[in-house]
Amino acid sequence: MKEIFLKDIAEKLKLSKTTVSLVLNNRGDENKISKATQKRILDFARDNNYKPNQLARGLSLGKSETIGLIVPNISDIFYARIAHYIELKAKEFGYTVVFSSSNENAETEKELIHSMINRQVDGLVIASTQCNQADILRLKKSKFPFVLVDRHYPEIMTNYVIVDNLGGVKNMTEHLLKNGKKNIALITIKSELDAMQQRRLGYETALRESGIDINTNLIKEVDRFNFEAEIKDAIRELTNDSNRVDAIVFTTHYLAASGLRELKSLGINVPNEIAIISFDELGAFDLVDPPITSTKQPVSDIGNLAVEILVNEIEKKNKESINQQILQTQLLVRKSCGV
Amino acid sequence: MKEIFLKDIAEKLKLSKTTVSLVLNNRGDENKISKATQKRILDFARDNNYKPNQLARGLSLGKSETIGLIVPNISDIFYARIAHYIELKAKEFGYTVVFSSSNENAETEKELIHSMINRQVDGLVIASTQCNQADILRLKKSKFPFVLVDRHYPEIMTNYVIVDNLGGVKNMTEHLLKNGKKNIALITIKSELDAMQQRRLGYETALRESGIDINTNLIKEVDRFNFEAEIKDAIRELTNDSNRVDAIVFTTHYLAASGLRELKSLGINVPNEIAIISFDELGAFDLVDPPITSTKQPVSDIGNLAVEILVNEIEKKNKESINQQILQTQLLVRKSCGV
DNA sequence: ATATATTACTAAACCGCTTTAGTTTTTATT
DNA sequence: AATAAAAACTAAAGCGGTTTAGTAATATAT
Repeated sequence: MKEIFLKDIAEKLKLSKTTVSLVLNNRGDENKISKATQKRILDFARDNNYKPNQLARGLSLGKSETIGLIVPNISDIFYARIAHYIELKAKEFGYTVVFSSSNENAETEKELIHSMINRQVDGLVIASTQCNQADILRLKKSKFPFVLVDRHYPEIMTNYVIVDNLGGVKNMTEHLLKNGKKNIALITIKSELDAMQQRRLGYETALRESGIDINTNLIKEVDRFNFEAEIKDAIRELTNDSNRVDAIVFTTHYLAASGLRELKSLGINVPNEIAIISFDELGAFDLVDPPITSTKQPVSDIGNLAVEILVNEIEKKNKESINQQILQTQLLVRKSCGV
Repeated sequence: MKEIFLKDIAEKLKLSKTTVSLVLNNRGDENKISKATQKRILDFARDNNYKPNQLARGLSLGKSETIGLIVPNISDIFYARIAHYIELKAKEFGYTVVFSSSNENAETEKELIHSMINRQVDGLVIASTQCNQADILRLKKSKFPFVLVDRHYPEIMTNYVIVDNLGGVKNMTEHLLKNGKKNIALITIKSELDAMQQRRLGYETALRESGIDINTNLIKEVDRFNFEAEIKDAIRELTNDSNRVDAIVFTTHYLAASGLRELKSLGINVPNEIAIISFDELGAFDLVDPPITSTKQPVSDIGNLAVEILVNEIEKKNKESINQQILQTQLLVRKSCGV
């Protein structure tokens, strides 16, 4: 059983390619193709397992019913889950998803954007690396449909779906304060990313509103590519006998995991000696010793909304309108901040 | 700056599309295009940021320099990590990866295979759902390049990269025996998947070789879509006072997490009362209380080998040869089996 | 001086599909 | 009977590339 093309169907049935194409695209009625002919075509196509060549179709149509997804790293469970929901939602709308990871590299991200556009994706969902304003701006100017998720550029008016990073971390910090913590540190990623800045701001805001001065010695920014080593140093400094903190806020899950690992190896009891709290979580955070209190992001909402906004834009239901969504996070109180 | 096509370059430079195409595909020299002309074309293309339309190119060439990846679920960290390594390796070879999840649904998998082929992917990497022999067989007959990962069909001669599931679980079970466990249960997924059968066989083999009769009451198979509830029941049965087990082997990470959750809620001490051990792991298994002894799969090797085998097949360096790789796992001894 | 090669290109077909602008045949209208 | 309208199709161009089979102009060999 070899591959069969539109032309083959036309020849076998002694019809034109036009007729066959029309019918197979469900436009037989509006083009007054007789029911009988329609049935012949449909039956023949089904029996011979005809599938149109999507490249040819895309080339001709100028669109591909595909949306591109660019994430920093698909092996990060957070992005993997977003990818999953995006895929499910996209499928509902009849779109296929093509994904790629930028590996936190702006240059790679740029290439991916172009490569995907050249593959005629109809729109893009991008969780951008830090510092790729230029390409996002160019994308916007070109009027290509896209929506940013998780990370956005506040200076550029784009569609986006993000979470309330400031509010989330403020909430976390307040939770610690409520539990009587006085000397709260922050361990975060060194980054220009607005998301990270907002998280830091959330921490600072909570302290300030409680009348606590911000001690920059308690704010540790680690390099995303070398965080394991740098967290060790950070933890050591924060647990100096002279000025030991009683709580640490981690701005992302893998920092919390790494930090806890180090605290344990130093023999420091969590939460009795030091409480910890994490923005975002890993699969088994509830099983960890102690179960880690963490902020849960609405992953499925992020994915669903992103697709809805993008598809709307692609199909130009609402032209020129910009859709920006800031979703709330949820604090899951477990044991790592004391009981 | 609007989009520019091959035709535009040809017109501006007063050359033919042929010449421009040849030069841009690095075939200028072999086609005796003068150096001067080549430079003009290359410069113009660069300055105007020309990028070929990949659909047109793919249609014309009959290939797309793209490989398709089908996994059961991209939000499973195991597949997400495989996807990551596949992407990295594919990039080395100049291929882009298009991924999709079958969500453990054979029908979806079938559609994805066709949809990807219609999008002219040059080859497929598939972590197949259970029970999709028919489509894999058809794929093989069609001589389309593909390689199975993680899951394979022993009855079909295909390329694959899998791990030694039997050996891995046998090893785990022996580890428990060595630690003095007598009454070892197995909690696994109900599935025809060879991978799961092999894991069960690994458990049984270890017991048998130690002269222990297999008690099928100690083997619990849970439904993959309802495992949380079913694991609760399974754990309750296995921890009946009358015949309480002293160890449980879990054949995959999320079963272990779920099982531990239930053991904890029953107030059963792990490992003192019951030891547990897991095939494959979640990000924070070393931080869990107790740290879970688990079998680590060589994820990067799986991804790398799969791509190498596939690209070889696509580029027909070794024609007709079948490449089957069975990789070894590694036991990470932590605390959940006693010290 | 003529035939042959070589150099530096190009016209046009093709990949498989969609779509515009018809055409032909039948039916209805006056 | 002539004309208009409707029904049921189709030829050919086009999407943006690649490639085959050339051509024209110049250089080399005999």
